[in-house]
Amino acid sequence: MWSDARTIQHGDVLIVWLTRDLLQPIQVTKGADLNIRFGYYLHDDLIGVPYGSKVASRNKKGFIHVLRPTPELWTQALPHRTQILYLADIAFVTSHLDIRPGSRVVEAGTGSGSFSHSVARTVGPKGHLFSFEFHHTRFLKATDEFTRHGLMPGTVTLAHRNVCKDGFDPSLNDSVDSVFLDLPMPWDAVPYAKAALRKDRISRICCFSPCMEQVLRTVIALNDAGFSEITMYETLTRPHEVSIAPPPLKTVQSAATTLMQAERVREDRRLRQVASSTRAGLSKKQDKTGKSKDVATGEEEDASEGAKPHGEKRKRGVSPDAGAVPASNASPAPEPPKKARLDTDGDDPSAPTQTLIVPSAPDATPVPGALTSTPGRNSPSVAPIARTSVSRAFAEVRGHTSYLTFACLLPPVAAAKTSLASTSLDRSESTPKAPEGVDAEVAA
Amino acid sequence: MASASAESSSSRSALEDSCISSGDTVLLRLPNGDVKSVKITKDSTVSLGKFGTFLANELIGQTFGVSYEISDKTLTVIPPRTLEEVEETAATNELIDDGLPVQPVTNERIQELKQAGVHVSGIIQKQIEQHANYSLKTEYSKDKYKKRKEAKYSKSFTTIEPTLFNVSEYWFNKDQSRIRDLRIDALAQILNMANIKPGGRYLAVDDASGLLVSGILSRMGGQGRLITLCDIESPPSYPVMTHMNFKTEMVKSVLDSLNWATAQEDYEPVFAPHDLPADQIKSDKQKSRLNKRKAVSDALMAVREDLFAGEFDALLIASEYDPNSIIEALGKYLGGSANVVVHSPYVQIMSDLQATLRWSPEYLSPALSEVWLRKYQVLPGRTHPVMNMSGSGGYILHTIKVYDDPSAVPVTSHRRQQRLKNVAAKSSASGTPMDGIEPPDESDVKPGIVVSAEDLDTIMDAPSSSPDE
RNA sequence: GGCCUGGUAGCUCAGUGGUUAGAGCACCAGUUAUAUAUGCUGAAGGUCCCUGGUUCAAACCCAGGUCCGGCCG
Repeated sequence: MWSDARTIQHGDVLIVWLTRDLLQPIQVTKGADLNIRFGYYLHDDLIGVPYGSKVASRNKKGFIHVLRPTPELWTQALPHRTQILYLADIAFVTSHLDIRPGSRVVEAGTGSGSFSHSVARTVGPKGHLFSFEFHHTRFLKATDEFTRHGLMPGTVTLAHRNVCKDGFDPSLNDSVDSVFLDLPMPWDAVPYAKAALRKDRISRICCFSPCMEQVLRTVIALNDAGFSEITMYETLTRPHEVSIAPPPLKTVQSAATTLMQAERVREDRRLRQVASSTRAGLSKKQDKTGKSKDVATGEEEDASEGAKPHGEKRKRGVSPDAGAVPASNASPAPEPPKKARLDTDGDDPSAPTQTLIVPSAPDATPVPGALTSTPGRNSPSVAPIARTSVSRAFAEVRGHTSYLTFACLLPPVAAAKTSLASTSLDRSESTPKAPEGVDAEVAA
Repeated sequence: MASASAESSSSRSALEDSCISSGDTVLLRLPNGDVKSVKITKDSTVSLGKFGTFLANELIGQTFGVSYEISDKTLTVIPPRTLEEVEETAATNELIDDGLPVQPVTNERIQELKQAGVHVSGIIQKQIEQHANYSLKTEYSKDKYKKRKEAKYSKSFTTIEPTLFNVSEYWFNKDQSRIRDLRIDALAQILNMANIKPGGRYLAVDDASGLLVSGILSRMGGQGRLITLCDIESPPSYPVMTHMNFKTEMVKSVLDSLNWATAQEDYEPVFAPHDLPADQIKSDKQKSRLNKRKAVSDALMAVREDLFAGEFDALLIASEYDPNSIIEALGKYLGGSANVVVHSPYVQIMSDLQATLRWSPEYLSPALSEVWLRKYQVLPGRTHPVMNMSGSGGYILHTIKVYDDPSAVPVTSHRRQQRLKNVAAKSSASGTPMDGIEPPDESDVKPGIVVSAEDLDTIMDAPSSSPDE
């Protein structure tokens, strides 16, 4: 299954990592090229490169990472022919079914092969996966894919078969360790699954269904077929977003300060405007052209002290406050605006000096961006990396997971060592009758 | 398509039979739902407290998952519990009050019945018969009542197969903190993310009582290499492994441990064990002791060599130590495209780690996630969630070791480039502040400043504090 | 000619770990005036280009068309 060599060879399948959300599988072919948003690459240039390398584009614009395929990467990169299973479900099913090296596993249907690849990896060469797909085109595509990935012949056997109608291959009977059913009507396949499962020890089944109604029907079918320990789970992973410079909680005191200073700034400006307007009014009487001159002066004042910092406040990026302040020194009321700005910045958490996180690429420092989500807040012009980082679950969790219904099949009691078998013999039959519960024993 | 049987693969599973052997540590589920761990040794007696006592030999050779009833120290196999359809009735709890004496069978009387050898079911039946309100209960409620009584008086248990899932669940319920909140769904994801498979080479740091190591070993099938790092002088005990009942030779062939000192490349043993001249060895006893010491030392050196040879396929961490310090110490032994998976119960630690690693050119796209699990009670007509275990299973960080190419230049999206070009073109054309066009970023492009297209990349990557401020 | 991105609010946009139902601007309303220039507060604004197909009864699905753009020859 895929290459174990340190370097990339002709014919290898590899995963080209473009972005977190964009992974592209390619089969390395001499003479072929890869022309994508992130640059231009010749397959020939990849041959001999160690897996895991960052490779720069031939035109020096962009780069890619060439990764060794794993089932987990494959799940993210594979071409979808159907809806697929993702890591959380795959991992949970694998562990609950106790799939491990050497296991013989049955899967239906194959779908896009996301689960198949993961199981094939886990059972290894000593185990085996029997996969069944009833859709002919998908069966052919999966056959091609598994073959190219070195799973067939070998670890995987793929059959074109409707297991709900025709069951699994009879030659599998009593031989597999676990069964996984990803079918719209798994209950139809449950009796066949029971036939395939080995009876000399505990064996397990999982049915994967998006709807509760399916689950309830499946549970009844499993119970009727003699499965026990029926449990049901739902699992998923919540990706977290990490911010380096978290928005702090503002205090009401800072709000009060800001408001008071804003008021003062406003009043100062008003007085200046009044004065300016008065002058304008005077000069207007004297000279028509004088008016425009004075108005222009008023504009300058605004731009130099008031408008710019306030306008900045809404914009992302770095505040040019430092530049603005000296300019405003020349204007009649320099102090208040400056103070207001500094105080507002005062409760910014980026200021603390203790620094644990040292970016290895300082010129890529992205900290201001972390603050862009808080309009009205200004980022410091020098952006030290804050001491703390915070994480938050993404609000949106990808997809609704399905319900995972599990059950165990125990060896028929007759096969186990018993010292008293009178009540147990029923269990060796395929269809258990009413349970041997309290009622039955009370009647006795 | 050829039938499955046409394949050359063996038609038998390679998995061992799951039978209980003498020496195994076996988990038993008791009637009240508790799980008890017992050591099964030939000819010994196992006590389950009020649930009874039995001879260990009764269990040896038995397959896992079977339920037994205890009577007179011997075991009787009982069939597994199946689900019962319950009939809907019109009953409600409208007329049922709590706190009134409705069930007259006293504890003394129950003890008498027990002494007289009456079967559990008989005792329960008696309680039901004399229960004043029993007939008022709904069928669901009656069912639950009987189950509760059974859990109290029944002398029975079920053996639990030591799968990773079951052992993990046992430990999680027993003491979540000793396994550092490493719940089974998290562990399962970690093992998959790390791409554990037979024949692989893995590094692990396990301060989770060996649960992580148990998981890795269970996925290696006795092939490959696992080196664990610990902070003690003696080999780590990893108590969880006891419940997995691994075969000793399998573990020996795969697993070795170093501590943080012996894993240092410049480590020198304080006492070199083999520098004692032969003529100074006085007794056979001393000689054998020295030989043993040399063997241990040689083994240690071999493990060190193996570690230093590098090219490991994955590094797994569930540790109380700073994960970043571990990655710094061991990262150099990872091969390209190796997986690094870290688990921690503390999201703060993980977000700090992510915040650090994301700037490292050696580690690709560190992703932090939280595991989420919900279990349902499945009973006909009574299916509902029983547990919602979000947050309690810890957090996982996954990243991939990569080889950097410092010459690589990131490509910005062409749309952004285009935008910048447009801005630059306009500003250079007019030479005035751009009316109606907002500059993309104050630090990027100043109004009225002519910016050449080549400079744009530089501007974009420049630190936020432009020199002209 | 080939390969590959993008298309969402009136406008402009959302970056190879920097949140694509989220914004900014414009617009509108409220508020602030000795004052049509400022500020503050808020509201409104969405066929996520079109068409078709497909997945289990959960899309990180697919194809064709269209426009914009990038790269290779």
